[in-house]
Amino acid sequence: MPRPPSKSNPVPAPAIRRLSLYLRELEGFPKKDRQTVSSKQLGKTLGYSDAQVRKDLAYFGQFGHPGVGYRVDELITTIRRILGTDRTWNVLLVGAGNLGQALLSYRGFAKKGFQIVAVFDNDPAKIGNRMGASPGLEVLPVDRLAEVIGERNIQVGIIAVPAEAARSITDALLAGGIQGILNFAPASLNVPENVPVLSVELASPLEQLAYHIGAQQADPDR
Amino acid sequence: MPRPPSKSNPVPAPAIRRLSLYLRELEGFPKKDRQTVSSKQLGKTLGYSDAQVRKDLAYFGQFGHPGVGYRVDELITTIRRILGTDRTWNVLLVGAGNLGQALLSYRGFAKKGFQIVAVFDNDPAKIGNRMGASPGLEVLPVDRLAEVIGERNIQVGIIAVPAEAARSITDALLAGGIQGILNFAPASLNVPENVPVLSVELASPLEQLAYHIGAQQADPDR
DNA sequence: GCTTGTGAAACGTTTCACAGCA
DNA sequence: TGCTGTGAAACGTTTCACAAGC
Repeated sequence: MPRPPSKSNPVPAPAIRRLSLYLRELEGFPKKDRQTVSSKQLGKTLGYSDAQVRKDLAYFGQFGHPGVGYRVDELITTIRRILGTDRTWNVLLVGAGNLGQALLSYRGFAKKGFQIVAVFDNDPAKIGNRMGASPGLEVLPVDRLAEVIGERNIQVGIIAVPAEAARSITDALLAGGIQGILNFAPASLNVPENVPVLSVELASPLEQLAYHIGAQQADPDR
Repeated sequence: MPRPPSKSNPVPAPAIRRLSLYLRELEGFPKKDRQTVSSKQLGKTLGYSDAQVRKDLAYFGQFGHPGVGYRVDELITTIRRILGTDRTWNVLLVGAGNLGQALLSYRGFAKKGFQIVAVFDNDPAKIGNRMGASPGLEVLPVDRLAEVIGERNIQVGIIAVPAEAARSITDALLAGGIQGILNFAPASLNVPENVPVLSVELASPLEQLAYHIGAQQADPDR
């Protein structure tokens, strides 16, 4: 390993994002089909160069085998350990609307070790209902957020509420000692810098597409 | 304007992503409250420097007013024109599952000018049903994709199907002459380079969070 | 032969700093 | 004074190219 990653020597954020993709790719390989994979093969369908793949992995140590490549099982285990998905995370969801329901029933989270163990909303008509695959989770009032974070040992909060409500929910999550936030509300959140936040803007990628399609037509040479 | 953006002189992708955020921020200002905004004010809540904001905007011309700042209305209009959201886009949705339903009822798309005008699925139990706010849209079989793209003048396709189905859906979209794709399936799509694709991995941001939380605890100095 | 890991070079993006204007 | 627009410098990321190992 070169120098261990640290504050003064951080791993580039794009590299960490790519690790997720490498993992997805590796997990998609048929079990016995491929014992090893080269950096070139791994990057190919994702559109990355072999050098890019090797650099990304080398930030975390040397686990390739010259002349052979990377052993698939080994690499899967290693990337999971790096990302922290070799354990189970307890997650809560705030917002039991359409998006919240979709996230609750999304299989991809559990597959990666993220278990949604509590759901909150501030709509009296929803509180008390059960949601998700049976037995389901009882929708709790948002004023119980802080309390339940401690009780159920929750590390991560997902915000799926309208923009107006996002700030106050964030404060409640922080008060409860949440360790990280995934935000689907179109709003900027104010958090101390030791609490990581990732914001996903659903409309933004469509705007990016519109830009690229427009540029396409204005300048087909592009 | 410095040099007009073009293939040989492209605007950095991060700059275009930030335009969406500037727009969101500007649209959030109370109408009469602020007539102008400075680069510093605009960047502040988003966590960007004043220089960053000015550079991003200057890629597209000079519409600031020295000593004053940017006129809010003017800037909103300009950014919309740059992104291409000063018009209406016709969008189709493939996949009428949980995620598809959530996307269909998401208000943020229409607010930005993206109208979902057709929904497709391959599940016979869903085909023929109506979905979304009344009168709703009839769920159509995927083999009618190409045909409907032409009939309803659709520019953009949203893929919200399982990974296994994403490739063949993509081929059908391309065959119908789609101009851009927003992909929610955890799969890499193969498209010609003149068709922009944006992939949103729902599970990936959680993995990024897990990484940052883990690093936090291993190295609190970080 | 093929493939990794890695310094060095190339490239891209952000920040700096200041001239010019209101 | 306050602010923009912009070259130039600083910084970060990706690609190159090759020594070393299978």
